[in-house]
Amino acid sequence: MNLKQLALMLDLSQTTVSRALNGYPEVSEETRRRVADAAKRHGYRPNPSARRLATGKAGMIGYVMPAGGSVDIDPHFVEFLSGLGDYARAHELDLVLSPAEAGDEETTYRRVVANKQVDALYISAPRHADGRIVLAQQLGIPYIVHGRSEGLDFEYPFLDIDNEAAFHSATRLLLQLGHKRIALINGDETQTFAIFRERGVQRALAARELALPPSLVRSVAMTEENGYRATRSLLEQGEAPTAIVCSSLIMALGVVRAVRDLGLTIPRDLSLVAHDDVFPWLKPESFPVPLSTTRSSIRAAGQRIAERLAARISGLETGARGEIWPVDLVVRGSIGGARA
Amino acid sequence: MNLKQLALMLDLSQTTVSRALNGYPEVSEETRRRVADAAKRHGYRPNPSARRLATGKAGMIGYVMPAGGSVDIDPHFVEFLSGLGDYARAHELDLVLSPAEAGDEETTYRRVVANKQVDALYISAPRHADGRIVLAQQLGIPYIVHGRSEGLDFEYPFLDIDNEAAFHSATRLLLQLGHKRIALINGDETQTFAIFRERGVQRALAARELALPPSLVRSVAMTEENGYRATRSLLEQGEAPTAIVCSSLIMALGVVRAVRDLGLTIPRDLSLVAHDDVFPWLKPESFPVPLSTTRSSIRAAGQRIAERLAARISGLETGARGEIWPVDLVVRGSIGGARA
DNA sequence: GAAAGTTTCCAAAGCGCTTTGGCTGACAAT
DNA sequence: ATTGTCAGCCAAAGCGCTTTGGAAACTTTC
Repeated sequence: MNLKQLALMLDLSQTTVSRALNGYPEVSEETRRRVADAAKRHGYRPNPSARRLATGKAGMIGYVMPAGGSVDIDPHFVEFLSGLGDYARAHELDLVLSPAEAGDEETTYRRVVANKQVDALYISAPRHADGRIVLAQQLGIPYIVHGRSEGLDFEYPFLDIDNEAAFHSATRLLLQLGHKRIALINGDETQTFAIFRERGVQRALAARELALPPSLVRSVAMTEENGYRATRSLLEQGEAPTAIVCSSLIMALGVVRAVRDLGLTIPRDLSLVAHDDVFPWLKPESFPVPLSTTRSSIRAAGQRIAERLAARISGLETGARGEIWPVDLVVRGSIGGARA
Repeated sequence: MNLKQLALMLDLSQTTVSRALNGYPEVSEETRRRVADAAKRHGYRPNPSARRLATGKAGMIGYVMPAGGSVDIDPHFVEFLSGLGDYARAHELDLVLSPAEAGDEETTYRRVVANKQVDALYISAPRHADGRIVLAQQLGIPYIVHGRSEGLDFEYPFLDIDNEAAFHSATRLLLQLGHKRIALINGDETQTFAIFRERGVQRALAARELALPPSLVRSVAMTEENGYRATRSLLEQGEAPTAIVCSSLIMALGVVRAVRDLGLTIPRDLSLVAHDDVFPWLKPESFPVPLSTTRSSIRAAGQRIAERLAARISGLETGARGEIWPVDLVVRGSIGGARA
C-alpha cells in the first residue's frame, strides 16, 4: 500500500493525502480525518527510502563506532543503549552504528553525513579538542556530545556529569576522615572525563594544601586486571596511600582483590571510593565491603540524549546547550577514618 | 556530485556510468576504466537513499533490540558488537538498532522489513520455538540466529557454540575428580543456551548414573548478586554440592564472594568452573583463585556472523546452514579433588 | 455584483539511482 | 550484397515520496 494507491482509493491527489498525513494546514479538517482513517485502516506507512530521497531526512540517529582488532567497545555502551532504547522505542527512532577504523573516524563521519544516512550524531568519550566535534560542527549536522571536550574554540551541545565535583566531594570526604595520602586510579587520561576527575581530586587536596603526586595516580584502561595492578603498585611503594578513589566499579573489583592479596583490609587499612555508572549486573552493595560510590546512571543519560537528539532533529532544540548533571555521593562501608 | 553530472562530464549516459560502476558486462573495458577513474577523482559516491529506492536494498543489517524500563541489554552484546564491527568496518556495512517494546518485537520486525530498512537481520538470545525466527523466515528476509531454538518445524541458519558439549565436559572433569554432588548455576532458563547447558551437565552425570536434582540447579539472570544468592542457598542446604558449574564469569564473581562469606575455600571446599565469554575487562585468570572455564569468544562469533550475514545479503550463502563451534575447556586452579 | 481574498485541492516536477527495452555499427556468415 | 549476431551504448520509465505553482470553489468586501 503506497501513497498512490491510497490517494486513488480516497479519490484524492497524492499531494493532498501527503499533506493531510504530514499535518500541513491547507487541508480541511474533514478530509484530514478521512485520510487519517483510511491510512490507519489500511495500515499505510510511508516508505522511508522514498521519503528520505525526497526530503533528505533519515529518521535515524548515528553513532560512529570505533572498531578494529585491538579496539574494545566500552561495556558502558550497553547501558547507554538501554537508555537510548527506552526513549527511542516510543518514538520509532532507530540508531545506526557505523563501524570505523579507530583513529580514522573522519572518513566514516563524512560518508554518513554526505549520504544523509542519519539526521543527527551521537558522539561519545570525547578527548581534548576532539576532532569529531569539530567535524560534526563543520558538517552542520545536529549532534550531541556525551561528555565534554576542552580546547575547542566554539560552543557545542553536550550532556555530561559533573565528574570534577563528584571526585572533589569524594576526596573531600576522605580528607575529612583524616586521610592525607589519597591515590587516584583513573581511566585513560586522554579522555576528558579522566582529566576532570583528576582535577576534582586535586582541587579537594589543594584546599588542604595537599598535592596529588604522580606517584599516587594511575591512568589505565578500566579493567579488573588494571585495577589490581595499579593497586599493587600503589600499595607496595614507599609512601603507600591510605585511601583510593577509583574511576570504575570494574577496576574496583581489582582493587579489592589486590588489597586482599596483600593481607590488608578495607576500610581498616585502606578506604575506597569508586565511581558507579550503575550496571544492573554489578552493584556496589555486593562488594565484600559495600562500596562507597559517586553514582550516576549512564542509562538515564542515554534516555536524555535520545530525547535531546530527537529535539534537535525536529528543530525544537538549537544552539550549544550544555547540560551538566550532578553526581550522588553514596556512603557505604568501604571508607573509614585514617589510621593514626 | 551525482550520477547525472558524472555522466555529463564523461559524455556518457547515466545508464552506462551506472553499469560501469556496478560491474555489469555490457560495458567495454576502456569505458569502464574511464568511468572508474573519473568517479574516484571526483569522489563520486552513489546516494544510498536513491539506490535503496530503486533497488530495495539497504546496505545495512538490522537488530531489533528489546528495550523498555525494566529491560537490561545483555553486557555480552558489546562484545558481539566489537566483533561485528571488526568485519563490518572493512565492508562499509552498517548496523541499525531498532528498539522494540520487549515482548512485542513483532511490530518492529514487520516495520523494519516492510520499510526495507535493512537487508538482513541478526537474531540473538533465542528461546524455545522463538517467534522471531518464524517471523523472519516468513517475511523472507535473510537472517542469522545467534544461538539455537528448538521446537521449530523448519531449518534455519544459525551460529551457536556447543553449550551442551562444553558443560558436559566441564561436568565430566569434575566427576573424574571425584565430585558427586555437582550444582549448576545457570542463566535464564527460557533461553535455549541455558537448556543446552543443563542438558550437558545432566548427560555427564547420567553417564555415572547420577542425577541433577532441582535442588542443585539455579536459573537466574546473570548478575553478580544472583550468583551470590544462588551459591549461598546451594551451600547452606542439607546436601550441599562440592562443585559448581556456573554459566557466566559475572555470576562467578558472586559465587566466589559467597564461598568466602561462608568461610570456605576454593578449590578445597568447592570446585568451580564457569563459562567465559571472553570479556576484555574481566578475565578468569584474575579471580582470587584462577578460574577453570569453558571458553568461547563472543567477539569472534560477532565477526563470523557479520561475515555470514554479508554473504547471505549478496546471495553467496543460502539455505539453512547451521554452524556449531566447539568450546575450549581451560583448566586452572579453581578445581580440585572432592573431599572424601 | 464585480473584485479580492480564502480555502481546498491538484498536476507535475523533482529527489538520484537502477533497469528495461531498444538502437547502432562492426564484423562474420551466407 | 544481404542477413544475422553481438558488443556497446542510450533514452526513458520507474522506485514512492514531497513540494512548487497553480486553479477551482467559496467567502468576503465595497
